[in-house]
Amino acid sequence: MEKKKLDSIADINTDFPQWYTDVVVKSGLVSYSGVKGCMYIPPYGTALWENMKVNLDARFKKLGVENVTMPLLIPESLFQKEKDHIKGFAPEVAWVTHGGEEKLAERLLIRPTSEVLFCDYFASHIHSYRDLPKKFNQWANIVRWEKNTRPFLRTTEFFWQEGHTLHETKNEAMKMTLAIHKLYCDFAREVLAIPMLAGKKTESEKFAGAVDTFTIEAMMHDGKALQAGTSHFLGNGFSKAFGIKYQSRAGKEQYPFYTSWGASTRLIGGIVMAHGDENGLILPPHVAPIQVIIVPIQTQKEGVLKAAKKFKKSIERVVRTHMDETENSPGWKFAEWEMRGVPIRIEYGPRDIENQTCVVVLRNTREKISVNIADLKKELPKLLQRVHDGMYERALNRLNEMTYDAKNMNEITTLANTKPGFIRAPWCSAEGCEDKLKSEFGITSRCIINDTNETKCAICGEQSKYIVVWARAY
RNA sequence: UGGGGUGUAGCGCAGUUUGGUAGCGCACUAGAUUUGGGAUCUAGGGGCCGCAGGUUCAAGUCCUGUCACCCCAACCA
Repeated sequence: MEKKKLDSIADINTDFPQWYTDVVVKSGLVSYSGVKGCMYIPPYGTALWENMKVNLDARFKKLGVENVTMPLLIPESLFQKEKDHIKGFAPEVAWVTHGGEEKLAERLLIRPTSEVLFCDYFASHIHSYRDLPKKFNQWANIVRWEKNTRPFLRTTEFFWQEGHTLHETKNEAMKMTLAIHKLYCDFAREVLAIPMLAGKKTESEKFAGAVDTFTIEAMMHDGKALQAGTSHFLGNGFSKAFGIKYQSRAGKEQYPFYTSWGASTRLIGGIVMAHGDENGLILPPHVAPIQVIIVPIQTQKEGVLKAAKKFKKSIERVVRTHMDETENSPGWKFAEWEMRGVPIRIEYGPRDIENQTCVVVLRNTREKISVNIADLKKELPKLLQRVHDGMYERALNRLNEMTYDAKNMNEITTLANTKPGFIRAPWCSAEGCEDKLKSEFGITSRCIINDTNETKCAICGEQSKYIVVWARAY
């Protein structure tokens, strides 16, 4: 029986990339479309994203953010205005050159991100300090022409939210940038059960056009890093480039300070790779489309379905639940819903009718618990939280156990060659040192977590400036 | 952009070496027996063999071209 399970999805420990592809497709999170890097996202995947959206959106709104909708197409001339920005994105934009049969006078690009659109809008709508701060966000799809794609992790078209805010002072803008950075961290921990490594990007890794980029990085099952959300402090460069000016309290003409920040459907890939096991997905209870799957047993027996429907109705108010009434065997259903990552399963059959109980099985530990039907409504939310906590703990233990310290090149070499995971090491801030690790081991700086000048750069031996976490990344 | 691989039923594949009626498993449909860890039997339905040329009496199979997708590197959320 164990063998059969392994037939349907690749072994997580010997072929992780294949396991990932198997699981995201077979669980119904995604389906390949005819265009490379573009995904069909079926109901299960869409429901998961919707649950994530609702939660994130509420958190943004608490910070005073308003949702807006911006166009899909950007005129080339508008895109050209900010030099660093265009340089960063030019290689991966998709161009619209024709309208019907007619060639356009000016090419249009499909947004790879919307800074320039927000700037263009702000330029004609911001006049006074009274118009600030402006805190906008949009839920949108964008296109980046990637060479190599994988569902959710790197796709040509992807879905995300992008926040764009304007502030009077540098200080206030930086506060916003950091508030969002913390928000992403909290969301990952409280909702996705993923512990994050949080910090600042180095010069070479930051967003095109940004002064500072703050990131959250998650450790995947294989020890590789996944950048899961970024918050950028953009200074007032964009304001100047796009002519966003306002009259200050003192009556002077000023350029506001800008932040932008985004988190995407890549988070779904992160959930899959942070929590999954040999049986498939394990979805975080707070966002799982189905939190409790009910598997009735011996459905032909008098009363089983009827009684199951009755208690289903009573728990529907507290959990997202579904009963699998298909004609598949119970064993098939157990395996199927486990593969799809449902956090809790309820088994219910003739045996349970007599005792007024049911068997509750936790997805992450496979622990089986007998629960009185009358207590279900009270117990399920607690058990869901227990699953969440267990998932977080497992991920945190991995993050801690697979993060290593290195003081010099010898130690880095040994770790990079033998230990998957993160390497924490002092760095002098020279780009050459980053390049060296990248070309020799394929590892990049994920983020700066601390300042330090009391030690030596682990790569070149010069005076160190920062403690940096290094890793292979998705 | 380099390196490797694959296109045959909804999915996974065999068949291609040596040209000769289009196959298997899963899924699907109908019926029966089943049901606490991926049930069994019987009977069915489903194909422009990625696409375009060519060779041949005859092409899934040989030749030429082309397109697409997957994996691994380099770029990115």
